[in-house]
Amino acid sequence: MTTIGDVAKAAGVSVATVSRALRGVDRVSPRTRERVLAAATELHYVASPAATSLVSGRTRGIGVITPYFNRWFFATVVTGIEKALRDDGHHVLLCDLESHTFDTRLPITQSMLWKRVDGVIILNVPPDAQERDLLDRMGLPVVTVGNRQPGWPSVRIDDRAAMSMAVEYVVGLGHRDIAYAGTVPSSVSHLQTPFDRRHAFDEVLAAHGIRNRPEWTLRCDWTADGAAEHADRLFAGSDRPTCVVAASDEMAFGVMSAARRHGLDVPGDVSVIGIDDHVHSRIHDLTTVRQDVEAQGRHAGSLMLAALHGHEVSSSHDEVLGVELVVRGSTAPPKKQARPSQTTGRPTRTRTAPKASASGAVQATA
Amino acid sequence: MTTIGDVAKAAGVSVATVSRALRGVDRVSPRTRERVLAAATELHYVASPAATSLVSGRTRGIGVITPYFNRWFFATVVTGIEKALRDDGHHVLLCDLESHTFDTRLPITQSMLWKRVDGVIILNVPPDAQERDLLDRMGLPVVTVGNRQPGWPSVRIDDRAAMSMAVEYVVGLGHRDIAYAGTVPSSVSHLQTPFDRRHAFDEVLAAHGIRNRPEWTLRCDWTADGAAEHADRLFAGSDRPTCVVAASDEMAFGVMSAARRHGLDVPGDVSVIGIDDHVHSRIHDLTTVRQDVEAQGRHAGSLMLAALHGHEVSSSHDEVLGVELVVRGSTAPPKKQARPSQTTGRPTRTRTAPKASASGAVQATA
DNA sequence: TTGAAAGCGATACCAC
DNA sequence: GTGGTATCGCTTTCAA
Repeated sequence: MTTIGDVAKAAGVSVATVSRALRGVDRVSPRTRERVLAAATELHYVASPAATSLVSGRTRGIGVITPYFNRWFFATVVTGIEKALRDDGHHVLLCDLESHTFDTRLPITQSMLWKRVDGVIILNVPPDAQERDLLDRMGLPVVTVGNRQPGWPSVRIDDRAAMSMAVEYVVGLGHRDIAYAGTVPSSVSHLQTPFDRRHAFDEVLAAHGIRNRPEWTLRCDWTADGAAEHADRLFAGSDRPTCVVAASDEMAFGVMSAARRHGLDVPGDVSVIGIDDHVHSRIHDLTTVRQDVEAQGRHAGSLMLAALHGHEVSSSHDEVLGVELVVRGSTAPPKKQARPSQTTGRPTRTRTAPKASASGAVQATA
Repeated sequence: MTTIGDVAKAAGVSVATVSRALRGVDRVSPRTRERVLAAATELHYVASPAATSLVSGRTRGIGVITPYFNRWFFATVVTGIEKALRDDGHHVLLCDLESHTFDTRLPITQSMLWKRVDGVIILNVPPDAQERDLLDRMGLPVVTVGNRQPGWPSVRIDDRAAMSMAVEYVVGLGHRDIAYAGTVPSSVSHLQTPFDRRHAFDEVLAAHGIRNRPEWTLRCDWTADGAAEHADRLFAGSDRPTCVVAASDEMAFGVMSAARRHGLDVPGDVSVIGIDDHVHSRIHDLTTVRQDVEAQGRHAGSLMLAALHGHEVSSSHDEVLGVELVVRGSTAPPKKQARPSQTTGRPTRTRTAPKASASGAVQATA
């Protein structure tokens, strides 16, 4: 383990000079710098992060808190975050909340994060009061992805707009008997995405005077398997919808699978639409509302870096990325009693919603 | 930021005593300890990792190097690693190699890892000479997952056995016209999993005297989309296989999708089998060879912790987890010229291969 | 432009 | 059982 002292000795200068020369900043004569650089390279010198951190107070680490990071959405966000951070020499400390209740969560994040990171990025999960308190006490910059939290900047899509886009599309195709997959999990309250998407679904149905049948709500857990199971029961009955709107593509996959198992043709007998544009959506030929997940991660990372570099990031900064409808083969007008409204046949291949937004205000994309 | 000094002052003792009391070890009178604990709690004291690390030389961080973190397999392994580490107060530093060539890889891992972690877990990607050199110089314990590297302990499945199991099964069903999805990517040589699986495929075919047709090898990139694309071309021709063996479930999904697009029934017209038991395999009703991916992560994490705690971990330690055949609906005997050999009809629901293994030797599961 | 020295916050050795 | 203090490796005044 070569230290700064070794380099100083080898270059015939003081440790102070080595420190200055290596960090580029500060005035050091070119000749000296060169000698120091050569010695450092020669000795494979890399400054000890612990020592640097001790004196500077910065760790170059960013904590990323996620529920389930082995789910495609979260893993992809993390990928984006990591890319953005790495270019600036920062790295990601992973903190997976999977299977941890709110009770056991606090000590974990506390010991994990305390003085270990320069900032925290929180994906989708809303912190409780104690956690907010902890984060505030640490005085760390926080960025949230996927949901809006008062006091912290955020990066996300407009979930209501996304869902509206999906529902409007199938309604436009003539569907009136529409089921919904993906309720708000009761265990974790205040999860905005499930709530907002459901809300938008209800609203669009109401706006069109379409009956919203509670027995057609698949109260599943946002997994493909869960959705398949619930859709299985739905399709087993004789009273079936002509269309299922899934709050996520993974659930849509499950629904399509169940439909197939019941001998139902998609989209002949039942249309299916999702939200996400999951990496597998193309092979499923699933019509969906695309969001750029990795971009959300990248933006969150950049935002964090900006805050770290002292660029003031408003706590009301709310970056809303655009979404677009991607029409594939899983949707079609309903077979019987088709009464197409505004949209006839298939629209153009994709419809784009306004992208990105300014700071400080949600950009409506509905 | 309350320091150990603040706690000492509050408790009316010296910093040395606080340090001892808080870490439990060492002799401290119960009364004193109590006072210190109270003061620490009161002040929300948590020891600075940087300072601790500086003197102890340990960071409680483990670097995890992965290609493509947003792929299900790798994210799931990392989940397992994280769980194992967290219980011991360690955390994961993520290093995603996606889209980085060997050229740009070295500096990344160097700056990322140097003195920042107590150990490194490498998933599937073989380090090049320079990286090995770096790792050796750092003197860090290393554990590999998914492939065997000389000098480092590993956790993995027996890829050849897994593939053999898959191929033997479809051959047993009577298939003789068998295609293969998933070649060795030319850009990253020495990737054992692709190589081993392919090798086993060839071997089983040869052992049964089955013709191995090069034009039926889908040279795809281990993604569902890639496999779908290649399978598309395969199914477009008139000379079609009765079965496709995919080296991963995700590729199998792509193949099934392509088959469906060509109006081919699975398994009526073509059987498909994969390896992994991906989280979506159930909804695809895919027959596959299951591996416990998260367990591999957990075992790797435990192995690392053992090494960190000074329990000697042999560098020849090679932990091979068992796999099992999971028969679902994507496989059936070929329609025409079916000449079933040893296996008739469907076997029991699953066939289990011997699980786990002792240290120091590969356990054959073929 | 360069060097000496004072911390940063904890641990551990050595007295008491 | 408890308290000083040297020490870890680096950054950063302050002088020279």
